[in-house]
Amino acid sequence: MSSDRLPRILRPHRLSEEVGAVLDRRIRSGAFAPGERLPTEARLSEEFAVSRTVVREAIARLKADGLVESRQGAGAFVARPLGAGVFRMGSGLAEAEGAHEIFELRLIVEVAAAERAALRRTPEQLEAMAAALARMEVALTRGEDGAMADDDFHCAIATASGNPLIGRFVAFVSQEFSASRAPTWSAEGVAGGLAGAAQDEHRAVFEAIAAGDAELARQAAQQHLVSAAGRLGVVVPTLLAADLQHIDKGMA
Amino acid sequence: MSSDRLPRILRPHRLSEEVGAVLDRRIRSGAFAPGERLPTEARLSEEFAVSRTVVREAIARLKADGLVESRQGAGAFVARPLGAGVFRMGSGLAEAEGAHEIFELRLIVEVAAAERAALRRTPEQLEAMAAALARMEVALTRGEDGAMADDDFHCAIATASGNPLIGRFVAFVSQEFSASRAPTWSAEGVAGGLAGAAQDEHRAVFEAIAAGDAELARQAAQQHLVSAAGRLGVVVPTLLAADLQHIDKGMA
DNA sequence: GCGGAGAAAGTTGTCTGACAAGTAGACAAA
DNA sequence: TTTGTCTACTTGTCAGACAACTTTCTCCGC
Repeated sequence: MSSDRLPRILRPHRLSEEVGAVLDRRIRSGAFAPGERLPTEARLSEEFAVSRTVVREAIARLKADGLVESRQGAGAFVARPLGAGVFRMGSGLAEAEGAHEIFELRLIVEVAAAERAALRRTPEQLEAMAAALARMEVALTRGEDGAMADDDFHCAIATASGNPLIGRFVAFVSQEFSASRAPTWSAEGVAGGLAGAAQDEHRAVFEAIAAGDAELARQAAQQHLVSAAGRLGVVVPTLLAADLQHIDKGMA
Repeated sequence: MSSDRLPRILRPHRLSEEVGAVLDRRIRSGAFAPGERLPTEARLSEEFAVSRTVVREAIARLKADGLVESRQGAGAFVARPLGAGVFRMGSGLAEAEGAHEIFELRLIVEVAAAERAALRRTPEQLEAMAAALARMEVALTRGEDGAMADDDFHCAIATASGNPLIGRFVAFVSQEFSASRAPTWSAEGVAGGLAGAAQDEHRAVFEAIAAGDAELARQAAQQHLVSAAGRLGVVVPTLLAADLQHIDKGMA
């Protein structure tokens, strides 16, 4: 059960979103085959009992997602390579993905990023990491919130991987956890030593990257992310075979 | 103001797309700060000399991308966590990411997927992999196109990772290469032994997963993806430190 | 009968005007 | 100062119209 963010209680009734969600489901479920033509806007507006304006805005979202392509005069068609274009966490439908699944993907990419950062980082990028680390250090001693610096630290590592795509992806994934980082950096988290533990792990990752030791960076990053997940109450399967099968059995 | 005249797109002129692209750029470039209110629809329609309908559709895309949130009666605002919501390859702007960068991300995730699939795959999932492998085998002997079976094989592994998010992400990333898979499975590729080499690598990955050997699966998957990149003329940096720094130097 | 030109119908793209729903700031009253 | 109301403004939705374009069908010449 994913912890919903703040303004999720009130859901402003928006017709175009509802229509868009229905069409999204129909397309992904295969009710409309790839390449097939959608009903006309007039027909859809009739079916949903809304104006064509609403239908058009709904379809505009599907086009933005790469699910639909439209040709003036011909109609709107389900994209041939279905589901192309964008990748979103919530999958659009039910929030099927749990926190531990998002965290595992994050772990995979961030560990790889740390590994590469150890080998490719420029002095400037190392400096950016050090700056974020220092900001967390300050926040820790003053008992302030270092969540943003925490975020920056992770993104700095991803950027230092030398692959801008990895940088963007880490920034994207970590945003899913921007709210979840709070427990570590809350007043209780800092007092209880959670933030201190996280900072120790951060230092280990940083030193490994600074030393250019890819294997050590990999281990330190993995250790940090698994621990971070634990601080959030999320169980992330590690890479160890024995542990993995054990955890899997436990989760199933 | 900023007279960024819309770049002539090859596609049929679509006003809402052009307006959306301009607003997209302005937001990402920071011309509109996160949390800041956008100009009203009436004002934008005046500035771009288009109707409010066009402006609304452009903003609908930005809302779908999570760049903008709108509140009836209040206005449209730049999302506070900027760029949230979706992850797209082309970044929306210029196609900055090169093939080797996309391939590296793909390699990271698919290798991890194979590793996990070796430990978690169910008999049914193993069967799905075997089926895709067999279809490629048939295509190979008959000289037919096995690109789709190739795709299915990779996706089957990702699905067997036990993390649906990984499955979806691999499907997403591999779609970027759906066109690029052609060289391997073209008539020349099959005759020239490219498809045969790929199939040997596929078998190695499959057998490692079937045997439940995570480390072997990891190595086989990495070997396959690096070779596959080579067949497309893409240089993917491997994980070896010496190689990495060498390649980086060569690419820079 | 067959092929091609052209008309006709249908569909998306855009424009215009209007009203409902909701918000924020000003202002008056307690 | 606080509270309630009012007003101007903004987004959401509706309806109708026309332009641009595609597809289909008809009709004509052969």
